[in-house]
Amino acid sequence: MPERADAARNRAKILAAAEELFTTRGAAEVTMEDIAKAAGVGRGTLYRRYPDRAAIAVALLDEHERRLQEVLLRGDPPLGPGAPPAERLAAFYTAMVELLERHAALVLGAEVGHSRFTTGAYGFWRTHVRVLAEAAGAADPDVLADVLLAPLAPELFLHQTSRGVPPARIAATLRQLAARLL
Amino acid sequence: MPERADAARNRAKILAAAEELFTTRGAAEVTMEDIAKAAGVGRGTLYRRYPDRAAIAVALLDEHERRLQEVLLRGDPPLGPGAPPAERLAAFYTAMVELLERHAALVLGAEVGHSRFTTGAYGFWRTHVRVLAEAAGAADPDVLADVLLAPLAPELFLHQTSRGVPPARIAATLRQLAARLL
DNA sequence: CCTTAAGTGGACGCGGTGTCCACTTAAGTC
DNA sequence: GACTTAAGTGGACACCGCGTCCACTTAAGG
Repeated sequence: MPERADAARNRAKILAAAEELFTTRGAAEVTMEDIAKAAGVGRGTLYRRYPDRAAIAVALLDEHERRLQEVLLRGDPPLGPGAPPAERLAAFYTAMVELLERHAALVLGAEVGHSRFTTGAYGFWRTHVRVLAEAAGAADPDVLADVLLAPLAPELFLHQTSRGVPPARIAATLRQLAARLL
Repeated sequence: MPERADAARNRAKILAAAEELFTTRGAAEVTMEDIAKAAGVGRGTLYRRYPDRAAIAVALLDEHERRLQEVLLRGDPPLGPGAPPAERLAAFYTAMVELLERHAALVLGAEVGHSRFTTGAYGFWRTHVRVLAEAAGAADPDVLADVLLAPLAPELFLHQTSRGVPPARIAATLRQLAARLL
């Protein structure tokens, strides 16, 4: 059964309104009611599809993340398979910083603290990095994967950029880290 | 003007009750009202000193953190000054993992997401690590300091241990990281 | 049309937050 | 040891956001 026409219309309105609010105000300052009102929709309609803010942010991010995941699995080196692990990790860092830069507010909305690690996306990044660490012969790839992903925490990224650090410098530092560790 | 006797008594009761609640239930599941009731004081009394949960957790952590900070500044090598940067960083990682292990619930209560970076403690750790990075001739010590501290995020630590990873393995991985980077 | 089931939206109850202020009590003064 | 006063106390209160629930609306197939 396909989605009903009015439902599809409202979903589009909700996502558009949420993206607007997230990026202008920051995810923490947006309530469910705000989104409903901005979308011209009742609270019940909002909750029908999205149980909380995180779900909306995840939906907004889905497309962008999926694209990167696709490239990691089947794209050209060094992002995709074929290049040595250290170079693949460096390319991954570069891509992730760019993704953070463009969608930091959304990522922050989707991953409130602890919940960060339980999203499907984190699991994907984690597996990818662990495989790279294994290929490079790391001692404890399982733990190292989490450690390598830690500097990409959205809270940290926002803190650094708000202190005036340009994303390019962050990416450069991470690339050096990749070169030294794998 | 010194603190009044009844005020001091209540402060002790509040801190004791809060520590008990934080460690048994986890910081997220504790409300201000819970703490007030457990301490046998009114809400107003609680808010007089501590505007929110974070302030209480910070007060509880203060002593432990201060002790480590003291050792970093004036203790024996390798934790204190004198040893090469890589070894000092490795020792710092070991000490921090131990601190997390003992007080993870408190740290989590004190540093809810973004607020982590605005506490005085984070600033101290950051300065310490930046100095080590500088001494080791790192390209961008300012950014590297944040990157090196990222794996110590309490949310990550709790996620790893709840997945069954023993703290010793985390510490070991971090020590290797220190050896390779500085 | 008519039916029906998905979709809608706002009223509602709940729980936590932070404030406010009338009362209490510690501690200095004579 | 009564008196004063200012810090300290605690609970009532208003507010806000969350999530649910259900009577109503509307799309879409027969």
